[in-house]
Amino acid sequence: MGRPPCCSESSDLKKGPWTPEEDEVLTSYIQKHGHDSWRALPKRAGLNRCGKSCRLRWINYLRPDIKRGKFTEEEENLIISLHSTLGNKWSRIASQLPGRTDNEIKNYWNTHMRKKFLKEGIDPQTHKPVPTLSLLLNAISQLNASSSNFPFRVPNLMSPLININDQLLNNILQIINMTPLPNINKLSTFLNSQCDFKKPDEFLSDEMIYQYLMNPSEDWAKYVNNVALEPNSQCNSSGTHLIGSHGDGIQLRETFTDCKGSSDNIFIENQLPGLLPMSPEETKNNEVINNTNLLQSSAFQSGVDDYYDILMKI
DNA sequence: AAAGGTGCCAACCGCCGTGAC
DNA sequence: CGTCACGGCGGTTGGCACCTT
Repeated sequence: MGRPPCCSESSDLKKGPWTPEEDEVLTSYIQKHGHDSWRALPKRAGLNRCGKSCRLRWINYLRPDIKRGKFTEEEENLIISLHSTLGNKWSRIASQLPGRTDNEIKNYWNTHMRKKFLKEGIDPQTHKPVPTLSLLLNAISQLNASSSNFPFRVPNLMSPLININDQLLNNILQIINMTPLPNINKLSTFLNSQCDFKKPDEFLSDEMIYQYLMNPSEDWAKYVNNVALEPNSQCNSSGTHLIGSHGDGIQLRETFTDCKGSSDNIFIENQLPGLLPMSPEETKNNEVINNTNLLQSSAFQSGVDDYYDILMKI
């Protein structure tokens, strides 16, 4: 047998907000005796609380070294920096900010920072630009303009939302016969492995590649071929310089062409799974419908509307 | 002034790794 | 040596305060 249970044995333990009296009892007990055993503490201190509840109250609210008030700009910057490398490891982030608790930082992130990031078009989880919305809306408007009376649907509406940045957009781009976007991780790995940088420590960051690829008003693939592939290309208005400035050793034209033609095709992961008919009666053998046929599907219109509704709620 | 909506955050829930038994 | 509670952690929620209509 292991240890006896802590809180579950007693269902009449108090829950909910702490009263000032309880705070006082907990504080004075810990100041006198410390908190070597949270499990035993409430009984010894005379509190009708679970040890876990006492621990949380002390760590997040009562301990004397706690820092209150607004986060400073320095703290905010540190949180952003740490979150970009650690992710949602709130306790590890909190360990770098004296007096701040993981709970406080987590709340601050979820209520302030997250919104701030989204407002600036940055994915708060990856800290990378969210390049998709304008392209997606443009794609949807094209769909709305072009579809009517087609008997097919897009299968599994929700699955693309798992990675809305890439997968959903690519599905729609693919359906409307535009070039899908590449898988950024794969592209980054491939380009960096192929590029011949002048300096050994230079590389293309994901941000650089994103910025380079995302130009909603242009056919980006064509843009890549025509502009950025020029060795030593100079600064232009759309961010191309970020790559061009890395020196004339970069052979992006060849690299990109090789990339598209190779068996390890960077586009494959983002391609839409086979499109299915609305019902077995509509086509025999559940054969996969090609994109041109799908575009003529009235049911597809409702799928697009669903996508749009979901998007607007995000 | 009142009702409904939204933001915020303290506290809870439930999972997991560690180590006591 | 296996079991299972403890402590720690990240995710989620309930309810209060404030804002908008």
